[in-house]
Amino acid sequence: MTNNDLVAAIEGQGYRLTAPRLQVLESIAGRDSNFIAEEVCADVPEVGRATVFRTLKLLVERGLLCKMILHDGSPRYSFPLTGHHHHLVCVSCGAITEFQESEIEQLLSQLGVSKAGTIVGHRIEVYVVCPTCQVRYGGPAKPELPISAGASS
Amino acid sequence: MTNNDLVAAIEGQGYRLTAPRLQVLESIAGRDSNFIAEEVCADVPEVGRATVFRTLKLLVERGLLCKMILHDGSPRYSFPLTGHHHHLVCVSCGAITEFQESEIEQLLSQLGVSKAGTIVGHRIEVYVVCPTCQVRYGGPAKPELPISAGASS
DNA sequence: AATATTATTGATAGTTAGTATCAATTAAAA
DNA sequence: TTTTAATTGATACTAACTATCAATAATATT
Repeated sequence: MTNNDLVAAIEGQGYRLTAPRLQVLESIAGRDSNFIAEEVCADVPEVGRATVFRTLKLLVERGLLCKMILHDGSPRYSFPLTGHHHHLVCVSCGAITEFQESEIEQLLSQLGVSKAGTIVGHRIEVYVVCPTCQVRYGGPAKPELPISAGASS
Repeated sequence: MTNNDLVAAIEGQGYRLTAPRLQVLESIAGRDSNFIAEEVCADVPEVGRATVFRTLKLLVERGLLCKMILHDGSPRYSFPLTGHHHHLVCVSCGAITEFQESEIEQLLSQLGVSKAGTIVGHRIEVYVVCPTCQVRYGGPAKPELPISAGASS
């Protein structure tokens, strides 16, 4: 994700390309995926905290940035490489991989039609131990508790 | 979910069935799904805040309670009606429906095998406008922004 | 260009949903 | 009845924001 892409997403949409916004864009452009808002705040201390959060939110709404939720519930920002997608997040090292599964989308659409009303969004995150971490710890991961066991989403 | 079920989940697992825990269990038993921890804290003020959170966490880990994440990121607790399942949450009234889609699980398993390592968990939430709310607002919902547009999970 | 309008900012304080610490207190085991 | 181990709760702290609102800056209108 280049700075230009980010700038383009804000310009000409009724939004103003202000100096503080530019500073936030410059701070996040070229960043690795998996960053947190706090890092951006620290990187541009001259920009108000609220503005940093507001700008990140704006980018998420515009589809220029995505906000994932890790297994412990904490948020991470990443740049979408592809269009609509979901995330595979390594619970050990945090590495993020994207995936797309049109079949899943189709299944969900059917679900909406059949009983639940109109689907307005969804969230799918898959938590993994990535190949690198498997090697590091010698063999497949065995979490103490089955993370999606019994119930829960 | 009855109190007895909750008690059974704690007893005989190496956990102690203490008075504070029982108070929390009594407070949540019979509650509607979609409650928040703060409500439980308010309901049993004589139990320490930390203990309330610890007990809820314990129940979630034991599969007796599930913790969902609404579209705005805020958490809600609900009782699982079935085994492993996912949630349909109405973004208008908060009503929760469960669904099970073994096909989705299968697709995710394949994904893990193919490239991402070992899947240790996943989170799937589907946000809808339920039939009741559709009627209330006259016609199918049209969110201002497509909630899962372009990118993001 | 001058003025009016509207968007944006940032300092501050507040909120939500927790977690860390740790001495005091149980409950269960020996 | 000790001993051991689990649990508690008061307190303080953290993370990730959001609300408020006067001041400022950008854009539109005349």
